[in-house]
Formats: sequence, C-alpha cells, structure tokens
Amino acid sequence: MTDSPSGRSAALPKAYLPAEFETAIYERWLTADVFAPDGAGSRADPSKPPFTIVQPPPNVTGALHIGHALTADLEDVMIRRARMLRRPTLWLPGLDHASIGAQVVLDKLIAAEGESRASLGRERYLERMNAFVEETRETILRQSRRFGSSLDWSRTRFTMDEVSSKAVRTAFTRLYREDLAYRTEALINWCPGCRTSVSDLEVLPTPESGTLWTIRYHLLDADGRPDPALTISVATTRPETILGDVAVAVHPDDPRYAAVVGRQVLVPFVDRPVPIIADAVVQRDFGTGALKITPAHDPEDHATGSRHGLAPITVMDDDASLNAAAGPYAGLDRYAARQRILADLEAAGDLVEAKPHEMLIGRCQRSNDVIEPRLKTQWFIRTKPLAARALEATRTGQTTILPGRFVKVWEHWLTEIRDWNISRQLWWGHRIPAWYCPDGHVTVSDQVGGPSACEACGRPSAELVQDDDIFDTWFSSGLWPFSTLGWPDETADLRRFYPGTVMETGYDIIFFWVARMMMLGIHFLDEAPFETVYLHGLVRAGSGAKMSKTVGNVVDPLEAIDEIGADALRFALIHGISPGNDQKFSRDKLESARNFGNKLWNAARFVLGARPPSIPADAGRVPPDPDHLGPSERWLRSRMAATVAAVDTAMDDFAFGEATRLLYDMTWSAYCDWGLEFAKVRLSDAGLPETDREATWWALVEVLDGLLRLLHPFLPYLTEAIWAATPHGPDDPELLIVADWPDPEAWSQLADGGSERAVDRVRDLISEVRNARSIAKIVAAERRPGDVLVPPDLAATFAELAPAIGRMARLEPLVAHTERVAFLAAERPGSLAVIAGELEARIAAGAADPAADLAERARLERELADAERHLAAARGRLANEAFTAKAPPAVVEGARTSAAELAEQVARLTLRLRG
RNA sequence: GGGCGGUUAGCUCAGUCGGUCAGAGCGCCUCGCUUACACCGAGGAUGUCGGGGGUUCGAGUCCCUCACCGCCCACCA
Repeated sequence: MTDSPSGRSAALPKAYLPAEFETAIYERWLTADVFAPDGAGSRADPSKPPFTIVQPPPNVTGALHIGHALTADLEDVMIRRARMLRRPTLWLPGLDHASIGAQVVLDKLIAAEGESRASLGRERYLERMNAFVEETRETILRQSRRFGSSLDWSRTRFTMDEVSSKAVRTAFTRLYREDLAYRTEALINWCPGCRTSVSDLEVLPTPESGTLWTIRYHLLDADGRPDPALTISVATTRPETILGDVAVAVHPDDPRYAAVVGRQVLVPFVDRPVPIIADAVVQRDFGTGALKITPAHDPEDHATGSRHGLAPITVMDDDASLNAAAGPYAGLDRYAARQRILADLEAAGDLVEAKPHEMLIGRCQRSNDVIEPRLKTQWFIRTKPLAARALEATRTGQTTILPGRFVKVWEHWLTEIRDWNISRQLWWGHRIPAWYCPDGHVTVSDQVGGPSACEACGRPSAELVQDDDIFDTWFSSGLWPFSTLGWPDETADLRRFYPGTVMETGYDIIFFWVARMMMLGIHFLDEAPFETVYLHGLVRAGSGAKMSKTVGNVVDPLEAIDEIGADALRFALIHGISPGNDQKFSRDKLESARNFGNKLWNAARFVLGARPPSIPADAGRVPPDPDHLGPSERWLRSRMAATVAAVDTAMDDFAFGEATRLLYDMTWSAYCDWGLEFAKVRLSDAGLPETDREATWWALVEVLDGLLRLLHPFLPYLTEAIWAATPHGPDDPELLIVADWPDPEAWSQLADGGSERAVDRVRDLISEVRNARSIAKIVAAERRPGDVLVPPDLAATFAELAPAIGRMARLEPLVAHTERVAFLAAERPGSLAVIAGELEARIAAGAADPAADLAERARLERELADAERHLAAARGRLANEAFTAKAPPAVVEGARTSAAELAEQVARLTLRLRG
C-alpha cells in the first residue's frame, strides 16, 4: 500500500490486492491503537455515551465458520460507525470454553490416539484439554483479525479465566443464599453417550417411525393371584420400562375401566403388584385408554406418580443398560432388553398388538443419542422470578428486541419457563462450588479454596467433599456481559460500560444465551445488560440447506478471504440481508461484492489521476467553490446528500442490507456511471476556466471522501487503502478508521432539487438517444450530428452540459434549438427521432436501414401504447369523484401533473408516428 | 397441537406510512477493448407480486381464508 506518511493524492496501484493490503492495514490500526475506547489513536469524545457491543464468544473448539464471520462483520460495522461518531466504543473479544462441545471434540481426538476419558482420568484429561484449547484459542483470535474485526485486544477474555471463575462462584453462591439455586432429585434429561444431563433446550425432538405395542397386564384376584381371565391392556412405545412400572392409569370418567379402578395388576417379569389408578392425564381415545406409569423414566409419569404418592423405581443405569431392579433383564442394553421383553411377552401370549407409530424422540443436540429421562440429584436454578424481571425489561422498553417478531417467542418462552438444570457430569468447565459433609449437609462457598468448615455442623474442610459436577456452559455465558467487565468487583469498566448498548447474535441462541444474560444481568446488577437485542438470520448454503461439514456444502470464511479478500466477504454477507431473516450464501455474492470493491478502487484511481495540474499533489482537501460547479456536480452532491441521510438512518435502524444497497447504487450508478462521466468532459475541457476544472475535481474528491467514510464499516481495508491516497481536510486524522462519520445535517446543505431534476432530464435524453442508436444498430463509437429541442427552462443547464451530452450520446456536432419551428426546419430525411419527456432529439441519418427504421417505429408504438394506458388510468382516477374527494390533495395533485405530462407525451408521439 | 417466517423476473432477494414500486444483483440476448475499471461500458427482454375472498377512491403492502416450503415451541403413552 501507499505508505507515505502524508499520503495525499498519491497514485493508487493498478489493482487492489487483498493479500498485500489487509495485513499491513490491520497492523497500522493496531499500531495506532484505535480499537480500545481510550486507545492512544482513538478520537473518542469522552462526553459522548459509550457504545458497547456484547459479542457471543466463539467456542474454543475449533475454527470459525461463516456464521461467525457474519456475526463479526455485523458487529464490526456497528462498532466502526460508532467509533466514527466519536463515541467511546467497547467491543471485547472472548472465547467460550463450551464444556460439552469441547469434550465431544477432544474425546474424538484422543480416541484416535487410543485413549479415552476413562483411560486418562480427570486430571490428565483436563491437562490435555488445556493444551488443546491453547492451540485453538490462537487460531480463533487470528481468524478474528483476518475478518477485520476491530476488537479491543487488550481486553480479551475467556469464560474459564480467573475473573470469570470468580464471577461464576459468586453468582452461584448468591443465588443459593437467595434460594434461587437449589439441589434436588428430579427427572433430568440424560444423555447416555455424553454421560451427562443436558438442559431441555439441548434435547432435540426428532421424528421417528416407531411401534406402539399393546400389552396385557393381569389383574390380581382377591387372593393376590393373577387372574388369567381378567386383564387390562396398555399401549406403550417403550416396553423395556415395564419393569419400572408402579401403576396403570385410566381416565376417571372412562366407563370401560370404572370397575377396575383401585384393583391391583401384576407387572410382568418382576411380579410386582401395582394399583390401577384414575387420573385425568390419560387420553381416553389414545391406544387402549390405559396407560402404564413409570415415574423414573418418563416426565409425565413422574408427575402422575407424585400425584398419587407412588415411589419411582429406576431400572436403568447411566449407560442406559438395565440395572438390578430389572430382574432377569439386568445388564442388557435398553434396546436389547426391549427385544427380549417383547419376545417374552409374545411367548406368554400377552403381546396383543404391534402397530407402526410416528413419534418424536428426544435426541442429544451434541451426540444424537436418544435422551433418557432419569432421576438424579442435581442443582437447579429457580427461573420464574428471574424470568419475570426479564419480561418486565422488554415490556417496559428498557430492552428492545429486533426484529420485533421475536418478542412473541421471547414472551412465550419466558412465561412458560421451567427451572434450569445446571449440573453437568462433565470435567471441562466450572466445578460447582458446593461441598457435602458426611452428614449430608451442603455448604456453598465462593472462596477459591472452598469453605473452611461445614456450614451446618462445623466439620472441618478436610471432611468435606466437593460436588463432582460442573456448571452448564451457558451459566458462565449468562454472566458474560458483566463478568467481562470485572464483576463482582466494582470496577471502573463495569461502571462505565454496563449496561451495554447492543447485543448482537443469531436468533438460534435467543433462549440459550440472550434470555440467560437478561435474567442474570438484571438479577445481579438491577439493570438489563443491553438496550437492544439485534438478532440476525442464519447463513445457509446456496441450496437453502443448513451448511454442514459432513454434507460438504460449507463456505469456509478463511478460504474466501484468502481468495477474494475480507472486504468482499464482509460485503457479500451483509449486502441485501434483512434482520432476522436467513440468507443463502453463494460464490456469486462473493464475486459481486469483489466487483463492487474493484469498481470503487478504479473510480478512486481515476479521480486521483484526474487532478488538474493547477492543484498541487499534496494539497489539503477543500470544499469545491460552488460558483464554479456545473449542473452535474450539483446533481452529484445533491444525490450524495440524500444518500448520506438515508444511510445514516438505515444504520440507526439496523438495516445494514439497506445501507449497502444505497451505497452500492450511489457509488456505481450515480458516482461512476454519471458523475465521473460528466466530470470527465469538464475536466478535459481546456475552454473552461481553471477554477471551474478545480471546483469540479474537488467536488469529485468531496463525494468520494464521503463515500469512503460511509463505506468504511463495510469495506474497512479497501476504503482505508484508498483514503491513504486521497487529500485530507485539516481536521482529518491519519487513518480513516477514526475519521468522522459524515454529518447528514451538513450534507443536507448541498441538497439541490432543481439541479437534480434538470440533470435527470438530461440523463433521460442521453439514455433515449443511446437506446435509439442501439436499436438502429448505429455503431457505438460513431459520431453523428444531432439536433435537440430544449424547453426554455432547461436551456441554461443544457448549454452547460452540451459538451458532455455530445460526448455521452455521441451526438457531434450537437445543435440545440429552443424553438420548435427551428428544430423542425432543421430536419433532414432519414433522421432518427428521439423523445425523452419534453426533450426531443434527432440523430442525423446514416446509411439507410429499413429494418432499423421499422424497429424504431415499433418501439415508439410500444411507448405510445404505454403512455396511453397510463394516461387512461390517470384520467380514470381523476374522473372518479371518490378519488378526488377522499385522496390526500398531494396525491390528487400528483395525478393531475402526471396526467398532463402523459397527455403531452401522447401528443408528441402521435405527431411523430402519424404526422 | 400452538406460534413464527417465507412464497415478487430464469436464480438470489429488496420493497418503510396503502398513493410513479413493478425494483436490484446475478444470469440471458445485442453491441462495444471510448486513455478508472472486461471484476468493464451501452442497450434490451423477462412478472396474474402463491390461490381465493374482503376492506378502500386506490392493495406485493391491511384483514380473512386456503395451499406449499422452512423454522421455533409443546407431556398423547
């Protein structure tokens, strides 16, 4: 890149090569120390409110994927704009230890080495994990830099570092003391593969074609012996849980079973007499209307069991094999046991029916194992009171969720929330700071070394045993917005940056993470952790499918950066998206984004190379002298003023896809296609005063400068590279990253509706002439004499732009007429007529081409038909009294003018074709 | 079972308060190496805005309903 310290008006290399520029520019940002809120190079205004983004810390488990890239880009866009608005910005990098995710990954790694968690043991396993994490950590942080993320590296945090650990201990201890954390035996979701419990959110209901079996239970007679004649049939999809049955339930109002309620049945194979109970939970029309009750292995049965005071019987072990309570089936895996039991029932003649049954099976989000509901003594968080305050925060507007449609699911989830099981039987994570004494007393302590004695009986710490379990990863993630600021200590950062401004993440972790941060943040700090929750959509493969490594349809963001550049990736990910909606990502988008960057680069190259010699190469940027501008420059500045305002608003509204669309149009369609093309003519017009040429150039520089600023959040490297070569103003810093965001108010001074309308009419004329030439198959490069009829109000503008019109429409020489008579008199046979609004042009005849003539005629006919149709519609509306009476006056007025214009156009076209 | 998205050009998608909104990019067709850019320029074609009702002077836009696709939540064994 251009490395001269002043770097003003330097020439840009022919091509922008990401590989050469990106690393160097990132280094310059780092050296300038602009990322931290108080960095030496930061130009933050301390009197302005800080702008803080809470970033979802990526898991330490591996490389970053395209979803991380989108997250990073959106956040970087916001933080860069805030920085340019001179707000002190805090965007803090972090990593999550992801206990279960990390263990799944590491288990696979060590399995390849012939080791396992069991063979290594807790201590060696954790050493191994630390080594692994040390590596991936560096990879991930390096990748974040490749994205261009302007993170405050001085504040990098990890959910397992000392500060976070202290926050976790403190948070849990407080919750315990407030009776918001409790330990109890309850039915939890057990993953036999991961050998841990998981939260409700980590259980994925998966459709499966199973079987519904009908099984006959024998009632006991008065002597307690099975009655061969009297049976009751129950329907089940899980015959292996028969062994844990404690009752058979029927609906209280079911006449079929009224007589048997209260009698006993014998549980097959284990020969346990259990009662027939009546409970409204039973659906009479499902299966046989009789339901077996297995409280230890089914959540609903558990509830039913407790209602009837029935003790659960656990028949399965942690590995999902049947235990001693399963009698003859002890030791068998759950599915092997199922087959054996079915065979045995069949043999006994008690298997009545087996029919296919579509159902949902809970599977582990991580391992895909079928989740087994099991009874375990574990820690839970009482979520209702916490959720109530989170709901209050969104209802009162303390926190806004965007897009708004997510409020509904938010409300629903937090209203129906159940207590949160936070115990995990894993090794990698924060160990639960609870100690148990031999008498069963519990002592919870936030001290690093644990309690000195049992809280209840005073037994010394040596006799206490710490809970083996660790916390659900999301518990420490839930503390992230404030643990990263030093909580529980009253740090300066905490005072200054809590609550944060924006929490940005994918909608898929709204419950896992956002809800937990809200609940815990409000609880511990009495204030919601952020003003706005902005949820983005998921990045999908071009086919619409979820990207997955096994399917092989992933786009690796780092590969994309290597190949096409970080700016292109960033732009591609954001361009055209809308909040909360998924996007399909493809190569095409990347290429389109790269082309846009290339366009901007070349436009800048042109401008820098077109500097009038009268302006010194190192001249500081000054505003153009308005008295020496042509209409096209006034048009360009006016368009830019509108763009600045629109982009600014879009950014405020989190409409980033809209912002890039506006900038794309302004840069390509307005600045390059017209602005530069018009300006070329003026800049090379030796007949113009030097001051005019200078003003024209400064106008180009001015708008380019504004575009670079607006585009910087999206294309940080490219814009920084160009900016280094452009003239700077007296108040400008060395680096664009800390330059001021364009002020819509200031730009609005340049709005010039008159110039816009006038130049737009001229642009129309040029387009129409080009169109006519194209149809007439006139070679593009060929110059033809032309005549134009110019309405009086446009005469001045036209005169100024005439050289450009001549060049752009290839009408040379060009004669302008203000009188129709003169215009008509100048006509020669065979010439081509062009109509563009009230402007008319004529292209001198070349070699006669009847086919082209016919084509042109056909086109005019089409145009006439169109105009007539629109005219009829407009007149119809105006004739409608209801319309003129009820529509707003402005709309009616608009219809009148458009009708008048259309009428004029129809008349002209008719004259042309028929007259 | 409940809820939420989506359905607009061949493809990917914008479209705010109902009123020049029938749009963009890519692709396609025809020209063109005009001294910023072929990662380009000029021009062109393509639509019952998923179907059906309704509200309104006026509906991709609001309401109802149906269809299909996707997602989230949920204790019919």
